[in-house]
Amino acid sequence: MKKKSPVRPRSAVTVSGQSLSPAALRHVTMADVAAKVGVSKMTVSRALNRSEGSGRSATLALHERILQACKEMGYVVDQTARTFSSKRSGFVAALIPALNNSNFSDTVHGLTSAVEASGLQVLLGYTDNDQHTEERLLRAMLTRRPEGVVLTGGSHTPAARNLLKAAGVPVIETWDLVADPIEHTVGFSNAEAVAELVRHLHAKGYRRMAFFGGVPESDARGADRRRGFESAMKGLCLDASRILSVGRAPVSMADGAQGVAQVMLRWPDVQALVCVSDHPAFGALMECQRRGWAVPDRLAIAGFGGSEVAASCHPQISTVAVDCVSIGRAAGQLLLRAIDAARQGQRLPAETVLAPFRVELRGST
Amino acid sequence: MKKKSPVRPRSAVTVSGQSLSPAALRHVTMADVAAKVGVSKMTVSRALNRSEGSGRSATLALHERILQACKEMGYVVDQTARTFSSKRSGFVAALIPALNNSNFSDTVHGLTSAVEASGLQVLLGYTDNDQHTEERLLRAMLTRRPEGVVLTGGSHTPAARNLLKAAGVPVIETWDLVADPIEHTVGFSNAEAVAELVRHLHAKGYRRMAFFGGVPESDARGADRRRGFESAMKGLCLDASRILSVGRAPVSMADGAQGVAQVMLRWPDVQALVCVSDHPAFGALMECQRRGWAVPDRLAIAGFGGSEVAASCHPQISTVAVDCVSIGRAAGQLLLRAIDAARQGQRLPAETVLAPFRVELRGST
DNA sequence: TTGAAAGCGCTAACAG
DNA sequence: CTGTTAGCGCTTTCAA
Repeated sequence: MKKKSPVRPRSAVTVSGQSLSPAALRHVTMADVAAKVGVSKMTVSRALNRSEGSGRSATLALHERILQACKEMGYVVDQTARTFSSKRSGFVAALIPALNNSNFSDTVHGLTSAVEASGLQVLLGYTDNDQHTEERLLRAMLTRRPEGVVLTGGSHTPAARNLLKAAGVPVIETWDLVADPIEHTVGFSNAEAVAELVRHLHAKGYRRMAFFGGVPESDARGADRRRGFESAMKGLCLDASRILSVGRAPVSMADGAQGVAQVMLRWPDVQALVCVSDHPAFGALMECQRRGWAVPDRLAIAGFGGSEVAASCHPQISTVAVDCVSIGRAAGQLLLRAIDAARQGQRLPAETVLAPFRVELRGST
Repeated sequence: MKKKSPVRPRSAVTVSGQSLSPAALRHVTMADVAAKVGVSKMTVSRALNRSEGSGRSATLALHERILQACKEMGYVVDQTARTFSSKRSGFVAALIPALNNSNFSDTVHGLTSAVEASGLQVLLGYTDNDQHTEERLLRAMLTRRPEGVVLTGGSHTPAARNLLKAAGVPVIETWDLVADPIEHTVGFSNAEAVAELVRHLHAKGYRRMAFFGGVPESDARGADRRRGFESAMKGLCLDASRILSVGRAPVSMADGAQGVAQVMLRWPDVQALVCVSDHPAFGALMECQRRGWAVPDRLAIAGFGGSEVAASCHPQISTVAVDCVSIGRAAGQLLLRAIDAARQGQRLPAETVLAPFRVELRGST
């Protein structure tokens, strides 16, 4: 039976007094702190993990000394070791289509703010609107054993669904009301939102309307919105066939500029153009200004998302405002409850949280 | 001396055939795979980590069988355990001011694309333009033992600098040419870029120019740009005092709209407005359209960043185009070399990589 | 090329 | 409240 010495041997390669390898240099460990203070590792561990109000003043003083020593020695807990030992990674994995889309990054903000108080870190990935990239990322993230997963939308490869099932952690799909959810959902009906927008436009007198978006195969959410356009138009006994699909998601401002030109060419009498999101709506608006088509008199334009640019441009663009941050926050709160349940060996029944949206009619219509 | 049985006992709590705790359910481990194939854990480990071209066909066949078994059993390596054992987290920490700023998220794209081939994952955090948030995040991220750190800009708390020093991993500051860099730098002189823009405007005949940005204390990068404006104006023997600072970074479109109104009020004869970034420049442009101030005839407007909106609006906004993606890519490549050196116990001498920028004069000037 | 043993830094579980 | 013991799942090291 061998005995470990309380202090690990240090073995940094040293040449003429200079450490060759600061990167490989051992970090200060809990054992070092324990040795210095003259207690066991466990006492240090407890001092670090102790929540606020505690009992005896002698204990408090000791914990104070320990924390002081940690600071002096530059000790930083090794979350890897902690994870390994406790089976809690402290990670929440989140996947969004793109970083530079403020809708989704706002959702990440909401998610982060909701979970950080519980000491959870968000491990973020972006899929570039591609299911296979999503699957690849998911595979990579799951090796980090996240305690929960937040996805955007409901379109995933079968393999991705299997991975999630096998991971056995709570899963939340956001932004869409998924038909066949993996587990929990926080979102709204994109179809219904566009339908409501169309009905508002109808009430304002618009009749000949067109829809512009990306090709449906590349963008499930955009396809939902398009369906909403179609069903609302049909419901109003209007021509629902004026639909132009160009390019892959995310549909850009430049796409919108091109799109409006094509729409006007194909359907010269169109009165209103509903765009799949604010970016192409803005591009369309600018193209109209370039060509001297008065907005909204010659053509009305509407977008989706409630982005900054839609509110800042002139005229302001009518849109469907979505509270992106609250989607993330709601997902975070739901996830916290699910993780809490999981830690106690329970499983939270699947929930669906409805996120609000609001049609905002502005100068462009 | 005790012997471990090769197969761990499973201990999921089970009630009437239903696992109560799928989240707590043990994952398939390497030992399980090894037992199934009838080899040792090490052989499985080697099969998983083996790079392409290998020797004997018998070995290759065995490795094939092992990989097959992994797939069948749904085995996923536990990166936590791997990190713990190998001292390589496979993480690169990256901190940017905000997610929803396409400049910085593009840089993250570049960084990710550069490092992912080496199996490194980017652990991303956003600081909300706040040094203390940065320090807090850094502290949290360092518990994950990243193999390298990429920061935005050169303004950090002293404590943050100490943390980085103590971490002993390569550090890269991006976007700015930092005066006193922590280690490596990938960026450009924001001051020089704005100065060049000003000189271009001067060549076009503009003389009475103003600068609009956030308050300098909240935004080191903006302050650099402002300095560039001042020095260029002085160099051209022009009045460099027309500077309006409003609000904290990030300066918004709405700030720009307000700003241009104030500028026109204070200096009614101003000919050109240089904005700290494209967002306020766009807001200013729209405000001018709202008020009927012709751009560029009554007032010319320029931005900074080369964003999509500056190129899509009408008139297009003159700007300083920055190749944000290549900043990230260059940082990633540099980091790979530094990490490689660190793994071999070496330390890469501090490097500075200059990122290119280009003044783009467009319709707004 | 393969296997056996040891241990990374921490926390769970139990004993004092 | 504190300490001791025993791993977590993998890779490193060394021996076969």
